Amino acid sequence: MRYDPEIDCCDDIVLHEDKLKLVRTYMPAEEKLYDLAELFKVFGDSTRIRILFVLSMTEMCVCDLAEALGMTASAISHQLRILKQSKLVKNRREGKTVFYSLDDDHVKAIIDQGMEHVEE
Amino acid sequence: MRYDPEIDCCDDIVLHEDKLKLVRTYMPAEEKLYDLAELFKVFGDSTRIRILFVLSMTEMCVCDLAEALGMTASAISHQLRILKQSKLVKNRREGKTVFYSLDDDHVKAIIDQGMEHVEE
DNA sequence: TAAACATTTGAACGTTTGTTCAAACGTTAT
DNA sequence: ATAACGTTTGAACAAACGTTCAAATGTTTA
Repeated sequence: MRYDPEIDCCDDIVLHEDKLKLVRTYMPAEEKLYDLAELFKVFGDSTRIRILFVLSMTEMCVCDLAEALGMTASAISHQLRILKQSKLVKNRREGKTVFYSLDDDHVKAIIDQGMEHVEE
Repeated sequence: MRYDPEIDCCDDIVLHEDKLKLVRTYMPAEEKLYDLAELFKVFGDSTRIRILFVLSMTEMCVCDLAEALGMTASAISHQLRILKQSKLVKNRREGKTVFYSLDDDHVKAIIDQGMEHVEE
């Protein structure tokens, strides 16, 4: 009988088959897990995390964010665009100045959850 | 008087100074925010998220994980190493086989928190 | 001891990512 | 209209990343 990795993976067919069936049954849609990874990817950069943390305290304009984080306004603006596309921040214009703030409370909740794990 | 971006950022000195002071006072240590970003970075890849999701249902060996996710055992093993370094998974050996599982309940809590945001 | 299997490892490769720089845009004041 | 300021944008570049492939390691069975 020919070796077929689709069926005979890990030698012992019977033992592991139930686990694979469990996973195939309850695994969320591929696309949903992709979106989830994309969300975490946005949090996975220290510039963006710092921006989000600042905005969890107060709304702030690009220039002050740059000042607070010791970076150029351009670099901050690029990251704010990513955060906005991901619906993590929103903005409002007041004259020349654009103020950014967190889009909703969920954002801080995600940060706090991660912080709990880091602070152990 | 010379222009000094350290002081005169955003023109209106008085208006924004209080916000910068607030941030400087309550901002967590640089290193802590870096660690937080590193944590989220690990969740920010769809292969790793899928591995974590599988392991949230049942412990599983490398070969079955590869089968379940349609990837090579090598690719899975590389990602498991990253997950282990980040203390998100642990493993135990049983003969030739190595079984991986989530390191603690915190991991699933972080995933669930993110999932809530995605499922809106 | 040799063969078979599960897993790990390291180098290589193409891809993605974050910052920089220069230029453009939008708004306000002169 | 022009100048000044805050912000945005696009191209370019180096650094970081994920998968592949081949080879090595560890374990069990013949």
